[in-house]
Amino acid sequence: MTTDSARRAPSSAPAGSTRQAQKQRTREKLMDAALDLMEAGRGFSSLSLREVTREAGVVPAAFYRHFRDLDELGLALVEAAGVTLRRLLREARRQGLPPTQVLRSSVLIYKNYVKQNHRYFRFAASARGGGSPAIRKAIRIEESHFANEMAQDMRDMNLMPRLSMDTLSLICGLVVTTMMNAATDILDLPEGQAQAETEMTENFILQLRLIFLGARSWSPGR
Amino acid sequence: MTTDSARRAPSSAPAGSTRQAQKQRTREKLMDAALDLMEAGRGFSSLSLREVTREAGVVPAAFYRHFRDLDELGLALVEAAGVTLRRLLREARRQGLPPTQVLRSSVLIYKNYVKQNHRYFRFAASARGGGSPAIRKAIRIEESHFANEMAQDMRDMNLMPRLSMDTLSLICGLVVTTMMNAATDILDLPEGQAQAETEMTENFILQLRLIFLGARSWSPGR
DNA sequence: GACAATAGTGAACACTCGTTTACTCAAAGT
DNA sequence: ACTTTGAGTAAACGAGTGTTCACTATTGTC
Repeated sequence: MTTDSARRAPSSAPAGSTRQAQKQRTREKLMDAALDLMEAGRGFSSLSLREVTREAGVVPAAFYRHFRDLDELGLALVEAAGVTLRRLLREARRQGLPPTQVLRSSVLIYKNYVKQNHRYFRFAASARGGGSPAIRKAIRIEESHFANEMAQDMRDMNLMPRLSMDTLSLICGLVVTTMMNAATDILDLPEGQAQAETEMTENFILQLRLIFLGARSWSPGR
Repeated sequence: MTTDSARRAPSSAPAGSTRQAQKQRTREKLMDAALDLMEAGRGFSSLSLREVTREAGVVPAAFYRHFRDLDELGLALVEAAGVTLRRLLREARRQGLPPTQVLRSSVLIYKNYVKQNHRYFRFAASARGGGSPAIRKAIRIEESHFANEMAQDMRDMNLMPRLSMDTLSLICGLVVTTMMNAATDILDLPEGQAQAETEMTENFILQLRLIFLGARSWSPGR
């Protein structure tokens, strides 16, 4: 009887919102739920549809309004993770390289970035090898896009101008692999073990240095 | 009534065998069953206990005579995969390095080895990121053991004598990561696409060359 | 040759699973 | 103001899940 309009909405719309906006919100709730469930260390392929909907606070049947099956949700997560990854590259591009200790500071930035967006990295790490073939392929494609973009950036910044674009892509491919591998190391770091952390970080830096050292003495004509 | 003794064994013992030998055989049947189920591209973490026992031709309850749960079976598989991996190293050690084109021929040998033992590599690739924390950790340990062994071999063969053991381990760690990554590429190769295969192989060779080029110009004192 | 140990069986349990169906009821379209 | 649309609900289904228990029958031991 009051003018309170929120009372009249027991189920779906929680507040002012267009229809498709609300749908989008539920879609994101489902994706978030999947990411949340993986935070305990479980792999994406061990999640169940009902679990995800339960975590999202939605009835199982509602799932089908958004995805055909878990695989399709996984593909959506791959895309979201890809966007997250590109954002890293874009930020690095915008602020330019720090004058000294380029490698070390890049690694530190990356480490923080992985920790901040650990949900996406955890998903990627778990589905990269363990997911369905479709998801694996999507991740692989996303990675190579990222590597190519990175190579293009290096060309634009006139780093290693002697090297062909193909060679730059090769190098970046190796860098990306190393980065993804380091990401899983970062995520599995035991809490509060400062020593293990710096050790891992130092190792990561040295690996990248090794790669770029190789790049520097790479003969351009193969 | 006949002297045929095989007739009298409808369930357990199929032929002449000691008790623990038969148990060992069933244990291997379970592990093989898990590997078989993964050949379709499924990840280890999506297998169910009943599926595995069904594939092994054994009743579900029998599983518990061998493993506490699937995780424990996974750990046994990690160990078996580790043995397989070491065998590669041992063979390479025994026959020594081919005089020319060391890298290229090593890669070809490795490629064949991965294809021959694809079941273990598929398992490792799927459980490396997607498995339970315990399994992931076990794989990580196995990999670093392998890298250290490889580094020790390089020292023994007097390759890169300028470099410290720590540096060699670092290099080999990167090599192992690259190898594992290449293994999943090899396994996902579409059948009969010769061009994609040589392309992937060439890329793999170049990545390793890049690493060793970096190693050659690595300054020993850090 | 009787006895204990145990690898594998078969049935049952209490769940969880993915999917389908008919439904409600607020938003969007007219 | 009405009708249409469709996101989310509630309930049910059949199938598959992990685990338990009492059991059978063969191997190894005294």
